[in-house]
Amino acid sequence: MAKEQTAEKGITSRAEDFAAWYNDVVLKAELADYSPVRGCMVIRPRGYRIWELMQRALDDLFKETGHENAYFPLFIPQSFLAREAEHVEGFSPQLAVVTHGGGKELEEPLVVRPTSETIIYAMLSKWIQSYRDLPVLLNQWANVVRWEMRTRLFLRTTEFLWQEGHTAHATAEEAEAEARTILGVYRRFMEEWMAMPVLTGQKTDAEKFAGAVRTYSCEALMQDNRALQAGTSHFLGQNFARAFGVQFQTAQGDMDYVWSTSWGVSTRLIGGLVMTHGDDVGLVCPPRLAPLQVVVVPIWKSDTDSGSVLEAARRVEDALRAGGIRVNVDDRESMTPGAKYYYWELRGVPVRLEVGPRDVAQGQVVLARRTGGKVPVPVASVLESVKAALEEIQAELLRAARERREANSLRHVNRDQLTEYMEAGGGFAYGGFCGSPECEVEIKERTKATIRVLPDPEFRSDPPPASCAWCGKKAVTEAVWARAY
RNA sequence: CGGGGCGUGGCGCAGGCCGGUAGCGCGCCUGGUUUGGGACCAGGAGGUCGCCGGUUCAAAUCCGGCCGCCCCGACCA
Repeated sequence: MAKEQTAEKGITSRAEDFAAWYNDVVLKAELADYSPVRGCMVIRPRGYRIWELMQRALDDLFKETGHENAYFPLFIPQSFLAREAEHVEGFSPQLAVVTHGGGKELEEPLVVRPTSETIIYAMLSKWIQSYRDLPVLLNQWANVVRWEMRTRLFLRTTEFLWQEGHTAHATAEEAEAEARTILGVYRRFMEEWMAMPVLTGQKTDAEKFAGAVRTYSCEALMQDNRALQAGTSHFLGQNFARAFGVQFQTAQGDMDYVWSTSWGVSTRLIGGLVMTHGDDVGLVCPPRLAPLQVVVVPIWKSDTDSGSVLEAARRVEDALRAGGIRVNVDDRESMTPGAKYYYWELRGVPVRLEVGPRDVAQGQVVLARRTGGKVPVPVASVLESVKAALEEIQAELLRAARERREANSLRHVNRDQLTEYMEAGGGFAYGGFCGSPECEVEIKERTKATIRVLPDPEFRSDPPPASCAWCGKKAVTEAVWARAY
């Protein structure tokens, strides 16, 4: 509680205590707050706006790839979960169960969805008869509940918001392709909108989704060198189809079970955004997801100035807004310009425009970037200047994050290096893996690092590692280890 | 569940050992002067000291019990 603060009005520095820094940023930038219910959070307007912008971008990408939104119920009959053996085993400890309704005990308890595979496949079994009904490409935006032991704002809360895609296909190849397509969509969103670079690859059996044949993942590296699983896409094979009897008649007239996928990203991404770009001043929001992209701060020395300055600020605001920029004039009179700078920097606004009497006289405004640097720009071309600055900031954030990740990656690790690297604070450690669960478990116990992914080809090392980083036997694949959130 | 920390105006904290009826900074409200990197002056509002019980003439303070929150670990998007 009594955490040393960098300044009276400031936040804990990252170097001093990263977890405290994260909480400070989330709370003080007003993204979220703790709720009266343990483990649950309130997403405040500033945080929810980021989520809305994420939703819009992702939803467009899903639609472009042929998906449709639908909505399935929050409550799922308890027996549904039990139908898929691994699935029930994986989720049972995390379920919230409703036993009473309308003042009476229910005949069958209802679980609050931890994910919706079961109820969706129960419905698909009704809707799908023929190969002509396939593929089914669904997505839903929803809340889910998982009773976590330990929670953290955005990163892990009892209830969270996400999207879950569920698709059914006639062939394994098509379902596999779907799972990979979505992984690419996620990666594109994370890099192009969030400016958060990710490694993609496959999860080991120990790390995969309960009920999946294969799980693919996007993994990002946070500033404290811990990995964040940012999005997952699962090839479910026929596991759920068999459990729920989702059969279709093929063109040849045979009966077969559908091949399916599921995939999701959640409000956890907001936590990833904070921990990828934030600094000791506060939030740094990538322009494409910034609730407010530009704040205009008027500066005046006398009443005679204030009229013309405010008028100039309004004209700039109008011009930018007409150009599609999310902008506001901070015309509060009770706060000095300097105080407003700190206020908006904490909240992550990428660009600030300062407008004072001198600027008005010279037909200019001062453009200050959240990432550093101030330059005067002509009012006449302010929209172009702002657009260019926002694009540059967006690109710069991605580049900086990618550089940081590479600077905190180590290739071709052996046993000692892996151990030392994780003890020294870690990052992504690439090395050979023999594929044995024994090595995987032992590494986790000794180093607290888990295999984040078996990386996709473009992330693999050249030359490929020949032997297992741990046991030294022949490597069957390359793996990337990290301590994770 | 184990380990650590903490509950006192909205926020951050002091007071607690040595019981005597609550204070500081920030914020907030009113008025005025201000405004190119966290303004200043004056006045003002705001607290069942986490909860329950005990000791005492008297409890924020001492004793017992309980509750909650945060951080670290076991579980996980």
